[in-house]
Amino acid sequence: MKYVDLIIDNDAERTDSLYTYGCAFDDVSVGMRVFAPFTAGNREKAAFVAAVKDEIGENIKGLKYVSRIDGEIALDANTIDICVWMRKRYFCRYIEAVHCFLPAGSPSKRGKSRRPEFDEIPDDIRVSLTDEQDAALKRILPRIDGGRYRTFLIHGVTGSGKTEVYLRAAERTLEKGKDVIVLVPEISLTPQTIGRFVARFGKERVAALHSKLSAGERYDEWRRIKDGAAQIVIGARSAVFAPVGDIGLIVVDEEHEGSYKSDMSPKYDTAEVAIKRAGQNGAVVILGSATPSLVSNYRAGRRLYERLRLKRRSTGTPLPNVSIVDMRDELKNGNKTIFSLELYRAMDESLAAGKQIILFLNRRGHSTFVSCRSCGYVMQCDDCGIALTYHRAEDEAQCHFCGKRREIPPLCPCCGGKYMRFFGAGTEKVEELARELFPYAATERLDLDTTRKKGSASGLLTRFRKGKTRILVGTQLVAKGLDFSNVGLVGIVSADVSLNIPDFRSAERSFQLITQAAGRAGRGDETGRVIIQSYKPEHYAICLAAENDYDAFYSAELSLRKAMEYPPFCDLVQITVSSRDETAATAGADEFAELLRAREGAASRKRVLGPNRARIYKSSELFRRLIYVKTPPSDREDIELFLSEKKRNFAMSKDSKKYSISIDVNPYNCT
DNA sequence: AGCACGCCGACT
DNA sequence: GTCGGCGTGCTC
Repeated sequence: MKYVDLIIDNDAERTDSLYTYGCAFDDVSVGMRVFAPFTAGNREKAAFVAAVKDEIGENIKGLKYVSRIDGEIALDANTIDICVWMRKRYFCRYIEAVHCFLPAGSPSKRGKSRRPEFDEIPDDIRVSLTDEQDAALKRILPRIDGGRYRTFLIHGVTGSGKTEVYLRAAERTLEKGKDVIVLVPEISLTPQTIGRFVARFGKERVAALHSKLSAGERYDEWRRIKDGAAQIVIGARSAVFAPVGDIGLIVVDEEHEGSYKSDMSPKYDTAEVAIKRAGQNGAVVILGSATPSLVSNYRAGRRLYERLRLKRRSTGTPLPNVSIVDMRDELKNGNKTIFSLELYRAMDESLAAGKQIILFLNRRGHSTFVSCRSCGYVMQCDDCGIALTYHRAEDEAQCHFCGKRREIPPLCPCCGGKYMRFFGAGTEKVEELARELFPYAATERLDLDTTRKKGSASGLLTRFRKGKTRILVGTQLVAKGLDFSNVGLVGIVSADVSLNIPDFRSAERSFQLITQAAGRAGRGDETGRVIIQSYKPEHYAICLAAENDYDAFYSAELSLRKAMEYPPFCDLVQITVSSRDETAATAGADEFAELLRAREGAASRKRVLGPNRARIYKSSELFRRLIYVKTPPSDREDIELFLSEKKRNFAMSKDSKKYSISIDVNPYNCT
């Protein structure tokens, strides 16, 4: 007779603990899925074995017995270790972590394979390596050969050929008989990266996991990985949990991207999970970016990662010429449009020279708010309390938080005036103006609104690649990873959008976005041009991005973070208290903050922030209050214990019926 | 989350 | 005298 500790597959906070059962099956092992009677009715529940023991010390009341072992689905001991770690680190339940490792879809009805479509696969161009690429690989390959864990941070300017380094590292890993996971921020926007992997390794060996797959397709891809048919997995953040047998390499491309932080439970950080998995397997992790996150760069500085730099573009083309336009001067000179004279002229010249143009504005829709000119009334979302964005395509106002739509009232609902007008520009307006000024140049728009449909992004990108589209207008989607050689000009219509968000990372994010957008220019053999429009041209994030001076930005931002005790000097733990009942949310948040202040004592003034209303206080009927705790590394273990205990007490208490509490460690959005 | 136990209203 | 309402409490 064996005894097992089980994680019951039950979706409830209150059953989030290990249950000890007797087990008559001697071949039971950690990670297996079993079935066992649970609750008074002894209903069969699926469960996962977290530990196997030969004896149990104390008497366990009403010990029950595992009824059978599942032959189909099983995890392994390493995976269970990660689940236990995730529960502690991200304050999730055991079972939520376990589900990350399991396929979401259902088994195929038609037997082993529905393959997702790949876009056109390019020819495999095996270019010779630059000296910098070669030097980087000389550091990476011995680690792969030796099967010893290490994390590398490749800091390579846009166009420096990071992908070729990934490909060579992957090739070596496969030669060693090990598997590769390649993570990309959003798979539908990185068809070129995927295309290059498929081109080099063949589509039979590559499995693609992403959000646009149907449940069945996802399951089939999962199965192909599990059974060893595919040895390379490419996917968005959840692919870090892919069921590869023997991981040798995990690549995290564009590692600074916010989409690597999950905002749903488990609220995991993809790179952290990757490093955990790699550590278990003696695998190599490569984090790559042209603008490494402050946290990663700091870790590299502390020798936790090994930094590799690629400072030159692999084509040899210099980085683009960048200029900043002070939009306050434009206004003074009587130009009220969203294009400065300099941008207009540059567009004209670019088109005349047969070049293509990318215009970047990180705000979709036509106008950012709808307002009455007589009384100042602004249309707001009834549920979220934020200004509604006008969308000309649908001629309606939309809430960008909850998605609710409203018609534009002909008369002001407040004063009855007839001058409801649209203010502030989004991508729709930029597109409109570009078409008006350059009617002969085909213009298209790439943002969430035009890419929502499956496959519409790839059509758009194909037209741009083939030169049918001359001007591409878009949100941050155009800033990310597009590699088109004929783009002569990138216009950053307003560099201030992301700077004005009240979040400690806004400067970092602005610097990254400007650098990434600028990097789309001049990737062919001619030097490109970038024009940055701003009302705050003296801001360090903007001028250092224009000068392409990452190191100067890094040290300026790092000293601010240090002074304010923000990451990377601490973990920022966000506690959200929410309820449909506003009073309950307030009371619950106050109570939780009080617990934290009592714990921190004198340090609480610096360390505990809030509770404050969330920036979007009311959303989908819920009122949300936020508390932040700045946790230095020395206090990490302690606060984990403290918070998990408080969270458990709360779950067991009656208060959990009145409001809910959720904890996010280092959330990407802190507003 | 389920599911059973438990103590009060309109039905055979 | 009994079916059933969903409040309360537990699950190895």
